[in-house]
Amino acid sequence: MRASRLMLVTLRDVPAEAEIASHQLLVRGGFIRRITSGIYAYLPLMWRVINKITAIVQEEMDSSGALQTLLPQLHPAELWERSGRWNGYTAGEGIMFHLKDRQGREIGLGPTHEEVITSIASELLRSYKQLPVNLYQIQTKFRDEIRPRFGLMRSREFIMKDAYSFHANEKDLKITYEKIDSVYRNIFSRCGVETVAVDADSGAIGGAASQEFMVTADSGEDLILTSPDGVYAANQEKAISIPLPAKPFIAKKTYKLKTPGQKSISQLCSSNNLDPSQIVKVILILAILEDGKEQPLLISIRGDQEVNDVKLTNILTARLKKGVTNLLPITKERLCAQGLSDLPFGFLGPDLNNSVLSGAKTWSNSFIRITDHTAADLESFICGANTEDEHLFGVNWLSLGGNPKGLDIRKAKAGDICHHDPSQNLLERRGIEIGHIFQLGRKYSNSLNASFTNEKGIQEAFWMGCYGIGISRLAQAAVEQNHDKEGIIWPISIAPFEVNVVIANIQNSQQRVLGEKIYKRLKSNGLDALLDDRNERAGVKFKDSDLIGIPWRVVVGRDADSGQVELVQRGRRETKLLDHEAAISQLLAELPQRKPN
RNA sequence: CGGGGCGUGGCGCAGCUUGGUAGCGCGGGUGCUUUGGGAGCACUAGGUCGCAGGUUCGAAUCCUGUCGCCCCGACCA
Repeated sequence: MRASRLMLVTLRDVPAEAEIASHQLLVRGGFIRRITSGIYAYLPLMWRVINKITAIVQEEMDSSGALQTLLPQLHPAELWERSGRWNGYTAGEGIMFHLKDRQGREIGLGPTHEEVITSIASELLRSYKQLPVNLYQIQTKFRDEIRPRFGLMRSREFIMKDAYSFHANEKDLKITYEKIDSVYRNIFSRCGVETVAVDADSGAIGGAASQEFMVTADSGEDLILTSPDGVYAANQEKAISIPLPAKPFIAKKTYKLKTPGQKSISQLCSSNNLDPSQIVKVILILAILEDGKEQPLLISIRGDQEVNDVKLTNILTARLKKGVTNLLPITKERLCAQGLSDLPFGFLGPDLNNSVLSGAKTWSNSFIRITDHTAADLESFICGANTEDEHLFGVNWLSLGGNPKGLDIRKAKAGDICHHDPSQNLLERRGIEIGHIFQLGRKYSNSLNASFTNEKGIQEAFWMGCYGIGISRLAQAAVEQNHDKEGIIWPISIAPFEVNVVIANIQNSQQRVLGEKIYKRLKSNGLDALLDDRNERAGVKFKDSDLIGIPWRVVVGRDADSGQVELVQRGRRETKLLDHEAAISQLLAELPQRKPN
């Protein structure tokens, strides 16, 4: 490809819309353009990158025995109603774009494809003899994100590889799950990104085991916790740990103290010389359940800890046997709207009486009380007295009405003690989720009635797995992990071009002739070469080359008359002057060769 | 959804407080010079100041509404 024909438009200024380095560089380098919030055009350079990633993914998936397919993007509501996800995905903060066709039928734009694939599988797969099957596709997904951001990182339209496997039993599912785990490691390492595999919550998709693949980067949206030895790694939503011990609070008896205006843990601590771990804080939350019920929760947790709402949601779902749509803070305004009187927020205790809820218009009249281990394990502590400006000191659970059962609803955090080795403390890192694998089990096959006939002639629901990779997100994550002040440094395997042959001065015929010759030789040997034949000053071409991040550069310049060129490696910023034949041989030796193009 | 900010040539921004008929840098075009790290000079094209109302002799500027975009947050009261 010739740069003069590439529609290469690079920007000198940082576009105002872009916050993080990878987003800025992709826009400046002419890789992407925003069309509207969270929706981007992939320009020709970007499309080359996407295609290279896609090719790697296809090769690896194909060699694992998976079958490529292409599923529709328009999904009938009926299918999603059968799986029970239509309401959750469309109502309220629902993430699915949806519309009505001219007959008034409801249609959703696919955010994920479990429903469609399961319905197809149930029609085509009838016998255990056909199993296992793993189907995958690479195509655009639509999600109406609450807040799209960071370019392709969280966009509303994005390219994803998703795979769904079908099995006759759980053991077979685990085999494929493990296989895909290693396929993913190959894919990410071939794409030149460093990833960490972490235990994850299975979230809205549902199911049992699940693992996320994170590209480590400071700008990542996810917090991951790892042990120093690397044995343990988990998303914060899922991470478990042993909290640091509480500082004992010793008091001969319980007493009430005036604590005027000390509404927060930190105010209470500084005014009374306390440690946050000596306090039980009480948080009131309103859980909105999938059937529309509104259930107030009273959460007790140690003052130095925070509530993990994913863990909380999971516990509630298990206890109530129904999904939780949303968790909202209980505020003065919400109490008021229920016709209830205000509560002494900041001074609440775990024994807050249910009577404060009586007469609520739509809420349930009693709290579900959930106590974290950290609070339940305290022998003697401080908590609110349920009266404005008063706290109780030296209380114990017995005097508050009995020992609660401790549950794990806390966020693990850096510094906590590792379960597998108490001598190690958890570390915090940020990550960008680019892959997620799940053992779905029979959730969808049951709800969608997808079954096969087993060896005994009995109908049985499929065991399913699903496996995703954010292709467009991966492309940007690679930039986030591989760049410097000058621009992008693409990993060679996914770079839009492998080599950029820069003719320093296009007016100089010797340079021009030599540049063309090198370019043709590289191309005929199967290398992916770009020829910068633009009538620009050399500096412009060098800057652009650095910005768009082509890993190798051959500069045909002032030594062209003696047949010498410079060979530059973008990442290392290494330059050496050598004969052009030597440069060509070195490139051919360094780069994997494909068929000539 | 809550809070904050911003919409002015293709891009980045100033002007708005204190109303008087729109400007800077980059980019584009032409010419001359230059030619190895985003060149210099000259000329030039390009904007109903997001949109709709209102106030005023007069609105980018003030008021109202509306649309769009960006950032932070969306359990620790």
